[in-house]
Formats: sequence, C-alpha cells, structure tokens
Amino acid sequence: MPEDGYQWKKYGQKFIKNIQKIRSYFRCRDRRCGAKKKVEWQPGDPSVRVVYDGAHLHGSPSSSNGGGGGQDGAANRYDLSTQYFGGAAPTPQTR
DNA sequence: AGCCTTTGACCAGCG
DNA sequence: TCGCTGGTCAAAGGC
Repeated sequence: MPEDGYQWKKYGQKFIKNIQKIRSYFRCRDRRCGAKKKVEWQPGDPSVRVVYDGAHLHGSPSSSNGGGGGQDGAANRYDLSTQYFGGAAPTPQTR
C-alpha cells in the first residue's frame, strides 16, 4: 500500500483480463470524499500503476499520520491521467 | 472500540 | 436474450 499522503480503504480487487493485470480498488476513508484510487500491476511485476479518480473534498492530511486532515485547502489537483509508480516506466517513449 | 484487510456475489452496460 | 466484463458492497478476523 504505497502511501501518498492520504488514507485509503481497499474495497475490492479483481484481475482485469482485458489488460491481464490485477487491479485493486481503494477509496478515501472519508465518505464525503469522493476520491478514489485504483492500483493495477502485472502478475510478477513489482511496479504498479496508480490511477487517481476524483478529488479530495478536504485538504491533504497534514502528514502521513492518519487522522487529522480537515484542511480546506482544496489544493489537491489529481490528474485523472494514469500515474506511474516506482519507475515502472522504463521506456515511456513507447508512444 | 475502532480500523484494516480479504473474498464472493451481485448488478449494469454492451455486443 | 445471453454471456461477459468491470465496479461495488458485505462479512469476518486480527491487532
């Protein structure tokens, strides 16, 4: 569970055949927070692709320390694009 | 007590 | 109409 500064709750995991990858579904612990996170990786690959969906309605939790939070900075802009983690992009110039 | 994690089953949309 | 997939929910156990 790669900590990105937010607390997530895993609510499901499935193997997507379309891409032959395992996908884990995470949701922000806060219900009022419609932020969602999906993590997918290939079987046998330590690299994982993290996909952020939605945005946190509350600011970011001061630190990785759970609890807190509540800052109304609303300064969190999550790119709906896919983000790579752990340098899983050895050759991003494939495109 | 609260929180977290894991699995199975269900539902909806599409061709 | 059927089958398939993707996405979500619920319950239980452990610390």
